[in-house]
Amino acid sequence: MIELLKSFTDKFCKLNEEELGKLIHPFVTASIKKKGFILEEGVICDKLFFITKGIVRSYYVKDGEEITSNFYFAPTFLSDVISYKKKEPTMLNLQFLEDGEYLSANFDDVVALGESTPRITQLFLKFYEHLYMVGTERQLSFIFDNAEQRYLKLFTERPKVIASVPQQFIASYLGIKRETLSRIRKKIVL
Amino acid sequence: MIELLKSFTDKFCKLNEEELGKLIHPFVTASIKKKGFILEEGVICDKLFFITKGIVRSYYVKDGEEITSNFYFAPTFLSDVISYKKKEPTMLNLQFLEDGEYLSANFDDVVALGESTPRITQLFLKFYEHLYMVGTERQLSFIFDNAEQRYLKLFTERPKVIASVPQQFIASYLGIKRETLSRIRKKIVL
DNA sequence: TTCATTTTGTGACATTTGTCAAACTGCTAT
DNA sequence: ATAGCAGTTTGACAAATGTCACAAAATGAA
Repeated sequence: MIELLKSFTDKFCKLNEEELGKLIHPFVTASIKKKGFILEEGVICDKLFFITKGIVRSYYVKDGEEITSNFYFAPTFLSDVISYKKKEPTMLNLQFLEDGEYLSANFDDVVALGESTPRITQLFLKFYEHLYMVGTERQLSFIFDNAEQRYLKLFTERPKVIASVPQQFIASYLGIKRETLSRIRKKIVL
Repeated sequence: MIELLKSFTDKFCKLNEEELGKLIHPFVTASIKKKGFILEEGVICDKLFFITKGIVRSYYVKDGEEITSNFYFAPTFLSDVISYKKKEPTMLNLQFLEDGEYLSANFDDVVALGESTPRITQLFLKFYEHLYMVGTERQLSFIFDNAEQRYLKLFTERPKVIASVPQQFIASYLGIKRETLSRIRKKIVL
């Protein structure tokens, strides 16, 4: 478990054994079935999750329609930062696409570790930087690229998504209808 | 000048006088004419700017076409975090829309201040959080909303943009052509 | 397996947005 | 004032994507 955490955090900030121990301390483990939720619309998100096994889909519901905002593959941190920071009910749903396992902690408790362990604040800084960069690149893709180009980009940059996620979810992640994605796929293989 | 910096940083993290003094130390002032650039495509961005007067438009060029990614009103920090972090040439252009003034510092120097002044790291953490949240909300707007709804949202949430930026730039910020924006506006006033 | 359910694909047509060319508007510098 | 220019609007048509209805294929539970 702690190796998994280390393999993830090392990408942002190298923590020594003591720091890792402190970081993992507030977390408790849980396992969850396919289609299970770790966060549902309407509650205020005060948790930080660390996905240790499985794939999570995040989605919003607009006019009865599910709009996938992202896919998260273990190992990774996961939360609704907007709901957590604003203390407002989330509009986000976090659902496992397959049986999985995760750690869960009170977000405040983890942030508070930064007081005595500056490298944990550093870690969060780097992690937010990363979120910001990835988010910016996705934004640009919506402006620069058409649906087909966005699909091809996903194909080359995140092949695991194409391989392991139902097309209907990929379509809404790309901002198009499933029929349109189906036609794009048909066009590409020709 | 330091009051302007304080008014901005206070939104993220309250710094005392000493901390503010340290923060401002690496910066030098500059003034700039309308249409002047503080960053141009192709260079590696190693600067952090603090806009003290004026409006900056950020844009990319794709197939000879300018695609506006955002507008920045004084007072605010501004940089290309992606180019800075990756040490790769930026694709971004930062251009003043009117005569303005700004501070400029070596980004590394400012980050280094965090070593001895943890609240400056805190400030950056909060600032990235903010960037992430704003970015996420814009992403969602591209998925949830059509062009007209995005325009109306901009109208209510950032009226200063509507009031002070040429429509052609607003159009590309919304991800549509100027003609389309013109038609949306016509439709709305009816 | 078999059957029911979920997921994906297809056709016909509607809507939204883009493209191009031209006209219009209003500012700004002489 | 006015000539020139940057910015905006309009019309006609094209291309991309959405909508709806249904068929085909894949998946999963008994």
